[in-house]
Amino acid sequence: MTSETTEKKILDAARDVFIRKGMDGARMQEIADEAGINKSLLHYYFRSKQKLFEAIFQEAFGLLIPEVMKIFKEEDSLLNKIDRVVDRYVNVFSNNPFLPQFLIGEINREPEKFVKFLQDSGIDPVFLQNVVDKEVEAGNINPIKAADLIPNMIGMVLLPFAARPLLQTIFFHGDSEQYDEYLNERRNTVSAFIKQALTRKPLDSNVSR
Amino acid sequence: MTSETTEKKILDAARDVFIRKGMDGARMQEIADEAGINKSLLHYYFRSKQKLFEAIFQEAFGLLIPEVMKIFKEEDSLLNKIDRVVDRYVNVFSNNPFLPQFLIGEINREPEKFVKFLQDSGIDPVFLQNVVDKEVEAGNINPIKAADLIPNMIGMVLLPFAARPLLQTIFFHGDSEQYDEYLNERRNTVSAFIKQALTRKPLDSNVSR
DNA sequence: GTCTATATGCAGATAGAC
DNA sequence: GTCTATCTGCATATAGAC
Repeated sequence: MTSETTEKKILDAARDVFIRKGMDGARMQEIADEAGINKSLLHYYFRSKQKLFEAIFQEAFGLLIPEVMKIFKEEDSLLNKIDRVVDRYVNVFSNNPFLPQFLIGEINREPEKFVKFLQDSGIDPVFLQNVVDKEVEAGNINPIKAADLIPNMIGMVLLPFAARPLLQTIFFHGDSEQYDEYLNERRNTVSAFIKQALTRKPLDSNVSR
Repeated sequence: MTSETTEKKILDAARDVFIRKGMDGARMQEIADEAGINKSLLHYYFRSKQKLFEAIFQEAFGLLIPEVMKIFKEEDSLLNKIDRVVDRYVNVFSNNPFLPQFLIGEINREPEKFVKFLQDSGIDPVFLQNVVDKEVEAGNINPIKAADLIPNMIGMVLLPFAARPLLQTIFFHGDSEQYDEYLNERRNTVSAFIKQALTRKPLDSNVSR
């Protein structure tokens, strides 16, 4: 079917452009060019720029949110789960280097709309906290709220992707290959950092809670 | 001087609009409206949207980058310095809630231009690493690269601001006041998290390095 | 389904009166 | 310095031929 091929070409191009430039910065002309088709075909397949954008937006979030829940639901120790989520996020971001800035930008561009979209995504904070609490009760980790642990983890993984031009310049003289290596090593350094924070015996009162 | 007052009104309005919407999303009309003046006055004071934007952009980065270097240069233990940087960043982001998304978006929108801008900002990664290494040699903390420690710290502080619509919905049922409280407590939880990660006695080979 | 041509609206920028 | 009126170009979107 020619039509399916064209639709896929459009989605591929739209994904690339929207995620690099965001809704505001993206141009239908650029998407058409990258898809190798005419501009008006975009409107034939997707009524408007808005509709096309929403297709990409939903797809992008589908890459991330369900992933954490899925891994957290499996049978494994919390520290192993964290290892795997970190690894998974590094993979996704490595394959989609502009995804972090896109997500942060679009989450905030129309928060109301985004919140509605979240309702249907089946994330359960109570379940996440239970997973953490069980390990605390078993004496495996120090107490911590899921609302702290998970943002800590995601923040540490995400920032070097989101702030690449800054960090690559400051710490690596702009060397792109070195930076890729650094990003790859973050799988281990971030996991280790979290593990140390969670398993240190609390000798003083400064316990995170 | 009326002219100074007007210039200030423009800058205040431009700061607000640009930081909320970014260069692409901002409209000169909205800036003029918020400043309570006519659109063409914007062009009278600042030749173009681009020039006005650059004024805001430089100001915004001036809020952050020099701050870390300044604190790191003072005489204090590393763990105290980290406490103070975390506290300082929470303050800045609390007063400018859209700053994180703005910085991340604009860093990536024109990386080449941004890199040039960075050259003049006097950040010294060797110095930062030395500060860390001295504490390592003194036996106060475990070995870690500054290029890991600093992004970890900034990532953990920044994410709850940048992803507020997401996290507030998931973990706090959308309650804005609770979330403000949570953000405020991050001063302690993040500092404590870092401290535990850095000071845990390495019992196994999984040391971050 | 895919193209060319065109309509429509808006945003940045300028001209010129006051 | 500040305003109104206007120009110019561009981006989304549609009409209509093939």
